[in-house]
Amino acid sequence: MRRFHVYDSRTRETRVFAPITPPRVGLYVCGMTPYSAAHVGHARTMVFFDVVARALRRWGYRVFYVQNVTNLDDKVIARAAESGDDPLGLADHQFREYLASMERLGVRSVNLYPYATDYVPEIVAQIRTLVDKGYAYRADDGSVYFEVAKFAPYGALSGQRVEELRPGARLELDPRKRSPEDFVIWKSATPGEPSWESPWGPGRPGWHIEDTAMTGRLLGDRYDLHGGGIDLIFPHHEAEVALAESATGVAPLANYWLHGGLLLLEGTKMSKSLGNVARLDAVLDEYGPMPLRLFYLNASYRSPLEFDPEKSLVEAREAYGRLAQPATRLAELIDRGGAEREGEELPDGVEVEADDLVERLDTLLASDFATREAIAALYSWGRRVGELGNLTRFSGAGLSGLYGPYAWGEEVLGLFVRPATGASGAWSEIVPVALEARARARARGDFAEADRIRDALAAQGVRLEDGPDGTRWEFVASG
RNA sequence: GCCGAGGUGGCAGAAUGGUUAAUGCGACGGACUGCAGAUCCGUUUCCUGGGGGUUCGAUUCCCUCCCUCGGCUCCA
Repeated sequence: MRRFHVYDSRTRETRVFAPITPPRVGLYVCGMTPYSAAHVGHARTMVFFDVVARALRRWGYRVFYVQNVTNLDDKVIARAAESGDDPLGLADHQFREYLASMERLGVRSVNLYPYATDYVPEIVAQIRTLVDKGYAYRADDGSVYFEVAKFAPYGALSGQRVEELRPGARLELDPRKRSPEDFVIWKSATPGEPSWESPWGPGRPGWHIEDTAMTGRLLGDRYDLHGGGIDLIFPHHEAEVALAESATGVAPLANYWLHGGLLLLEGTKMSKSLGNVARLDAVLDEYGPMPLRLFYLNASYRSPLEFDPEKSLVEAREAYGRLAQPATRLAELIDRGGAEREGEELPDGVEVEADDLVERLDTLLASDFATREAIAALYSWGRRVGELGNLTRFSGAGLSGLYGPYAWGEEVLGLFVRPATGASGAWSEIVPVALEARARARARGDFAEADRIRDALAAQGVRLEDGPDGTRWEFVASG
């Protein structure tokens, strides 16, 4: 297991990571509330934690990655009421759409996406414990509240002090609460809305306790890593700490807290409530997953990142094209020639350079996931590969050696993934024959014939590019 | 008001107590090419919010001020 450092927002310092029970690592990330389509801000967080899970697995940790689904809350109910849908059905549908986008984005590292409503028994049990221990109380209407004053460390995670919380518009004065900062963990039932029986009457779970009930069941009283967007740190994560540590008496709930920076649109946070969103599926349709992943990973994960709908991904697409060009070229040659392909060995030292670079890439990621620096190093590798000139002369083993850093990028960053081409097996036999015929035509100056061949291949979705070391070809997506 | 994160070239965005402050985009110039497309090479000297302090040396550490963003019970 590789040693790595991670910035822990609870202690506000970069710390060496030490798992509770190596090599296992419990990773819990707050997922989205599926009441409407995911936007590119959500996806930034998900891509980052995808890279975390990929890196840890590469380094020998056995990661159990849970991402919860808050499939029932006020917003889901409100949205369902607008459209006349069943709330749980709406959430289920939206979540499936979200999963489809994650699949397109290459986010496949999550082991389990639990629905909050599948954990009502655990939630009720935890509330019962809190009530029994005196941390929570039932209000007259059957709702149950957590009494913040009973939990002394409240505010430690986020640095908030209860007495400094602004008694502003959003901290409503609610006669059911003993104190304004108390938060609801069981909401008494409203007729027509989904509800469950409980010792306090019919109702449904409050937001914060869903997570602590699920993590208690799935990851235990204490676990290694808890992640989410920085906007969740207060009150949501603060509340989780209060609930779990009060209920179990064990602290800390999570050994490391990772918070991802937000995506900004025109300088302000992208959010569904503000309406300034770029939908994830639309962006994937227009640019594909790789430029988007590059765009996210091109910044420090903790910093705010400005998303310009007109420019950001146009630029990322250009940048990704350059970054991936040598990788694509190498992969094509390896695919078509096989690992046994004959040819020259690499010049002295190049293989060692590739291995050293892979080690350096791991080292960079192990330093609080410095994806941007890893990407810069991959650009320099592209230049190094370019210096070697015509790649077609190298053996399969040599080409594989050159591909090493890109294989790392594929494994950890999820970049350099090529769309499946399906028919390429058969085409890899046919296209070279056509290219030879075309090369002969060009050599004798018969450009009409050469262009005819090029057009014929183009009609089949095969695009040609003449370059100094011959003609390369590829399938063009769609037709 | 309180808590937190930031301020770096035309733009995006890294890093660092010390030679030319990474990388990418853009721009400009060139190479290659039958054409197309793509690629490659070079250039882009004057860029670290203001003011103090520590130091031989500060963009980096400390203090202060200004500004931006996020959170303050819906939020990735």
